[in-house]
Amino acid sequence: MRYHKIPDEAVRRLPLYLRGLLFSSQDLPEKISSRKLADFLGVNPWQVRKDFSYFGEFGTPGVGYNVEKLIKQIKKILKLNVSHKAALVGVGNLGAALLTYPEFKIYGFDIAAVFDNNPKKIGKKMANVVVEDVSNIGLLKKRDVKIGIITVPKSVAQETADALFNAGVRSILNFSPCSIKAPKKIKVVNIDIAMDLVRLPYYMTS
Amino acid sequence: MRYHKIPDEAVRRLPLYLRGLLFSSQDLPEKISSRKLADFLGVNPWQVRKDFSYFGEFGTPGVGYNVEKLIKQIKKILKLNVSHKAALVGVGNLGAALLTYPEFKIYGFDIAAVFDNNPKKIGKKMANVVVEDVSNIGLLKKRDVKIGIITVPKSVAQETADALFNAGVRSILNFSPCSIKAPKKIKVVNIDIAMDLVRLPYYMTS
DNA sequence: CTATGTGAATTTATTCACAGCA
DNA sequence: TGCTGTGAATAAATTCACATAG
Repeated sequence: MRYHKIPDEAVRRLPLYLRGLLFSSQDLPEKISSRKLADFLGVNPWQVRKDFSYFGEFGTPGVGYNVEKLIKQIKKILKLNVSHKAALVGVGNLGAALLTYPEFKIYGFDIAAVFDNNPKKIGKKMANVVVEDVSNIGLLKKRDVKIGIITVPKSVAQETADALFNAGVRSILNFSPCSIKAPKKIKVVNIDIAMDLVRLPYYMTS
Repeated sequence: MRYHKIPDEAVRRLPLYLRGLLFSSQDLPEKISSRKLADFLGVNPWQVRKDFSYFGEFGTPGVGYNVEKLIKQIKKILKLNVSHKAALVGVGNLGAALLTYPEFKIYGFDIAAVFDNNPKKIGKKMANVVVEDVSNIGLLKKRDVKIGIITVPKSVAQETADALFNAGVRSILNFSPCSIKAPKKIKVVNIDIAMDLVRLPYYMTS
């Protein structure tokens, strides 16, 4: 492997390769070729090989990739070899759904803190976590939570994000339909479900 | 405007511009410059101008863009000048949350049909829609539903998609953590929340 | 003979820089 | 002067093609 700036797009695809490997490993043999993996995921074999090559040489020419080893290597690259605590703010319908979202723990994520501003919800136990008042977000500092999940209305999204940054949170998954301003060292990933739905009609030939 | 193949990325950003315009129109004047709009959205002014230029000439040199007119034009490009019916399959936690997701109707989307395979849910009314048996998906043919939202477990995601295609659905928003195989004329947008969460640790410098 | 890893070629997207209109 | 629209320049990502290893 030579030096290469790693394309963002390759980083975005890496989790998909991991997902494919985890979900296919029961019916697949010990080894897998880039072609088979690519077919399974609906991408091109050379894309798979190129993406892996940014991070190292994981395969054996003439043979393919050792599935178990490849899973370990991708997990290590993505820093999923350790578990991560996340805090979720805003237990509306979407927030509550995410609390029980089963895929998170597969990858080692644990929603260890939940906040809301609704007195009726504060103190209640949801998915085995007691809902705390948003004014206590600052207390996260002592609790080793570096990931924040924002599912609050957009009117309070920025202040929620700011409170999380101040509490030492270093990356954000934002479901509020607005752009969050954050310090450069903070990684923000925005998911706006409506934005994805909205572009479907464009592609439908009438 | 000369002929240009429109970049997919520009189409992906168009809804974001629309969102920004809709949410800012109350405090912004009649006209807006590409710089102000770009600042508000956290992108570059020349990106905004270039993206618009793929679709036409919407602005006035020296002045800027007429906000109201721009909103109308983007809506027309995205085919949001008419409303769209969608069918949602799988009323688990996530599916139920989406049923009441308020952003959908802002853009003219209406979840007009809901399906599940759980007898306890079939016949129940949720968010003003009666849950139907998945075996009735075929009946969508007569009901002018062209958009499908899949929130079923991955084990039945592909068969759900196939049923939707057969019922005349032409685009899919897929929340199941797997890749859906679809005819080329069908547009599939995949959202896997876990995939977005999973890449946060990569960007966190330890 | 098979399948990887990777430079090189190609395609796609972003950014620049400025002509031209209000 | 201010701001758009857009070719041209640059950057980034994808695809190809093949040398090389098992």
